[in-house]
Amino acid sequence: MAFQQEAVGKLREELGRGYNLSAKLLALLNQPSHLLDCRAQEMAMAISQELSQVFRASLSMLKPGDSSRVAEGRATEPEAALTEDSIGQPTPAKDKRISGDEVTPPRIGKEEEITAEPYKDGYKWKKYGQKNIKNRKFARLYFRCMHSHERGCWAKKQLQQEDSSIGSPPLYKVTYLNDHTCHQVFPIVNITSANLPATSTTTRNGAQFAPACRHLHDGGNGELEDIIMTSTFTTVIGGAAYAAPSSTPLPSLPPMDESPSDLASYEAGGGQSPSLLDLSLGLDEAMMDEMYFSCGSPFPPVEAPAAPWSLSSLPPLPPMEASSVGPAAYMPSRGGHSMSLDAMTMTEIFLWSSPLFSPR
DNA sequence: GCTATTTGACCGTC
DNA sequence: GACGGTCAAATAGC
Repeated sequence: MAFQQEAVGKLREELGRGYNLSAKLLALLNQPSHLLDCRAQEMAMAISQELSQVFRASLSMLKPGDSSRVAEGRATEPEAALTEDSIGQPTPAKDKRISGDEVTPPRIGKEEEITAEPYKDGYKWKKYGQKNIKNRKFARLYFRCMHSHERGCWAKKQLQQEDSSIGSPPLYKVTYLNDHTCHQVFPIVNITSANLPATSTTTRNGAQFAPACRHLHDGGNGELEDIIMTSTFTTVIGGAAYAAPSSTPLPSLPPMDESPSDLASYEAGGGQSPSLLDLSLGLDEAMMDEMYFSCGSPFPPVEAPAAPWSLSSLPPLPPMEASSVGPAAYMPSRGGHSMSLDAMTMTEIFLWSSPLFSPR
């Protein structure tokens, strides 16, 4: 029990970091468009990238069976290692054959699946080896991410055709090692209700997605899981349960400049619970209670300063204590230069600015 | 000529 | 020493 509390504490810490970053990003994006020069855009991208790392690290902490990583503190994903409080810390180098500045990250995030289409996972892979395995009819193929060198992405994949799959269709056991760290900046795309499709699909993670997202994924970018990740954590941070049942079409998102009342009506229309956290993370009841207590509304709304401004001039953020203010207090209020950070705002921000949705 | 793939050799682990 | 994973030179394809 104390272990779980510690785990939740670590998760809160990570989410709090994301909260602070979101405030900076929000302030940046709140500038008049003519003030958004290249430097500001680069800054926004940098913040956005770090936010994506926060979310990934947080998600990895929430993966069932990975509680040990939670207890150890920040997830040990390579991309999570490049955070401000980890700079300067030694990076484990296990592979002695790699010399110079290159190091090998710890083996993490091993994931297996059986599929008939092992090459359609949304990423570009480069084959670097093939090996005949004892007692196997088919050779095992070894792939690494196409961007392993230029972007230092350590994602790998092993492909093993099942012995029992002789004939049609052949089945392959795909083993993924390490997470992709090769996300890059994506051209700004405003995803609105107009291009959200009416039906959903299921990923290998079991989460529900819409085809409009899937086409991005199948296009070789792997954004699909990023989108659901973003949705999940905007839900957590915003304190609103923004998730539709698997059989329910995705509702329309209100436009950026529309009244926030649309969100309330949307939620009243059945889009509330169970949240994605409930559906996909498999946390036990006590953990979920703790999560909702901690994350349901732990963060007061973020107020962006009026432009012009600089990151260093941002006002200090309020303390991250559990607030008695309910989710209703996080409804959007977008008048003038001040607006609240709510789930919808976060979703909109990340849908068009996050490097999570970038081609590789 | 450039890039991607193949494949034998090498290395670490058990 | 067997085995699995990786490297890197050779080869193929464009």
